Amino acid sequence: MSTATTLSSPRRGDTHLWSRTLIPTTREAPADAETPSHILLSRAGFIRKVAAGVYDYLPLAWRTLKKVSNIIREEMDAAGASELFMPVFVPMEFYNETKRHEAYGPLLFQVEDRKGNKAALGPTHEETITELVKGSITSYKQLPLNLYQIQTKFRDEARPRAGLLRCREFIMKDAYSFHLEVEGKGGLNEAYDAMYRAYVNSFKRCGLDFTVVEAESGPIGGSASHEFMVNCDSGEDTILKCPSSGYAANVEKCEIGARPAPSKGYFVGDPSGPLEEVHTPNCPGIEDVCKLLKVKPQHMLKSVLFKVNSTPDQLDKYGQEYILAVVRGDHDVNEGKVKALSQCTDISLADPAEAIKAGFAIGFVSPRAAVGKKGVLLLVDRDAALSFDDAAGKSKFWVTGGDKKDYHVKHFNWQRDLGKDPLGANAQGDNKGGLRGGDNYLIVGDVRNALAGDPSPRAAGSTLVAARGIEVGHIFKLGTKYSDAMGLSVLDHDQKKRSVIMGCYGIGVSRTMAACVEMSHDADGIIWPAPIAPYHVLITLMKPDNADHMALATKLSAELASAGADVLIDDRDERPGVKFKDADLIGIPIRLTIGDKALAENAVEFKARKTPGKGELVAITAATQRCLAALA
RNA sequence: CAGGGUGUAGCUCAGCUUGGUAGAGCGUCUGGUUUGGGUCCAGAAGGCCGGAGGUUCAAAUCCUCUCACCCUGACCA
Repeated sequence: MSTATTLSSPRRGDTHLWSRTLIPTTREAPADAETPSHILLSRAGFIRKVAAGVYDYLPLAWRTLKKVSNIIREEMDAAGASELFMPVFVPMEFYNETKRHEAYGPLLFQVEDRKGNKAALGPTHEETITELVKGSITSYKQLPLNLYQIQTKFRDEARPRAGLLRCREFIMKDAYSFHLEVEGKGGLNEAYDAMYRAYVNSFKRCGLDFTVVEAESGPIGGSASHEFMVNCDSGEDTILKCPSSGYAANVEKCEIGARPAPSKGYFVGDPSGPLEEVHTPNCPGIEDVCKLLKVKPQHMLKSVLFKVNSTPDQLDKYGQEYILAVVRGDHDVNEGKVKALSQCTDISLADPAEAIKAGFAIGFVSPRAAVGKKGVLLLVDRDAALSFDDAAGKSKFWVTGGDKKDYHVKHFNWQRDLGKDPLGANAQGDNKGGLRGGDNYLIVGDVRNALAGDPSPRAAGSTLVAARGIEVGHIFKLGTKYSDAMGLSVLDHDQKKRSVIMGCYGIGVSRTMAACVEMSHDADGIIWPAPIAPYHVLITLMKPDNADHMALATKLSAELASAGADVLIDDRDERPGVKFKDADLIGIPIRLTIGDKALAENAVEFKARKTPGKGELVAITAATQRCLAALA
């Protein structure tokens, strides 16, 4: 032992008896559990549902959550951030300036005190921290600053699902940084990059297989944004990657590389036949129409109507305006790209009833619906704006809406049915459209989500591949959105008042635990990576009432604990089968089995959870070292 | 929010159509048996049938209303 003075002693591992803690494993999962993490965390006695999207974290789960949290803490602190702890309780007045209670809408849990004052249960803490910093720093010399907390968050999700993956109450690490400048030393970019590295380190240390992708910054606003996705086929998010350049993006953000323009030009080509109206009752979706008409979705034109959200002034001047986005039937409209192309940042899907009133036969809208309507912008995706199919060498056959209920049309042709020269049609008096009084009524561009097989936007000749992921981290450059709204400013060196520039950085701690299970399990149970396993070693006693066996277990656990390993001793009076099944279920990385068979050879059985098959005999004297080597 | 579905024992479910006061398996407890991959046998405890109202001599079952939960979609720092 070293005699050197240290400020804190090295961590000693925990040793717990299974019979003296709470690990209620079950043979069957609750009926509402469907995803692997939900099923396994429930069956293995980690979580128990209290209400929709609200869970107890039992001792095993809490141990894992603390380990995840501590890894994050170490990396955050190493990256120059300081931990604090803010209340769950957020007075509604805090949203007066940012109006985020409106943006969040029903997602915000609200409470009222006995005096009738309203408050929210914090879904995130930009307002709280901005208030705090506003009242605590008085000079630019106190910047940059990076503060974080690990705490429970509340969001009244419309539909909580998949156990811990989408909860109404969950544990999150949220960090906020404050800067005078974007660039340079002490600037936002520096902190953003440091957080990026801290996140990569944290998730690596947790043993996760993950991808960092470019992301939409979403309603929180701001410029750059990256998401950290655990790679997992059951993930809710679709990501696209370019194998040669390393570019990766969320499908909501992913750009599509350059593609050759059609040889004859957009919209140019003869009709595939006379326009034919077909009765298509009870066909609300593309798939239904395709089935009925026996056509493939890629021969359909899908028209999606967006409403432009205007200020009262604009409404007064231009009336209610719409954007009609047209993509191929097998493609999905990308709202972000619609916003970019139309240069309208505040749009939303049109309300069907309202749209029908405005003359759009929702469900049966074709591009023709935009023609001749004032205040309607037609956006056509490149893949939809064709009349001649270069690949097939013939006219493009299109089916689209009939612009009246229960009707579609076959052999739609852009030039014939929309106007002689759709691109130049805004020159024609009767086709006048466009937004804000302009006359640019039609734009061809990227309007759809990228797909696997699309050209990479970063490497010519490469194509994108798709994968699924679970978002566990998200970093944003916020800019001055909150500081402007709430008046957080400092005087700079030149005594000029400057809005403080902010960044925010989140990690879903409880979701990370669940994502890890999604990523790492087999038919028998969870397989924890050692750094976040609730215990490192499980000592399974075949005969817990044999004093010699228990003494050996105690000796081994003491050795392991003094080396920093956490040990769980299964001392239950259960049959071996039950113990082994439970061991596999809870997924402790190493199992040491103490039983007569091995003891006859002065050995114990060593088995790594991730290695299939039977374990190996290891001499008692070598057992501790064998475990520590396997955990390293 | 729209559409669909489910609430009966700690868990998984049957019973409901055709009303007669509640069942199975797993788990729990007792006793025995067994002892290296969810033993076997015997016994026991455990339910205001989500809640409220109604119909009826009688309601888990039929009717009305409500609440909760789940699924698909919409939505989602």
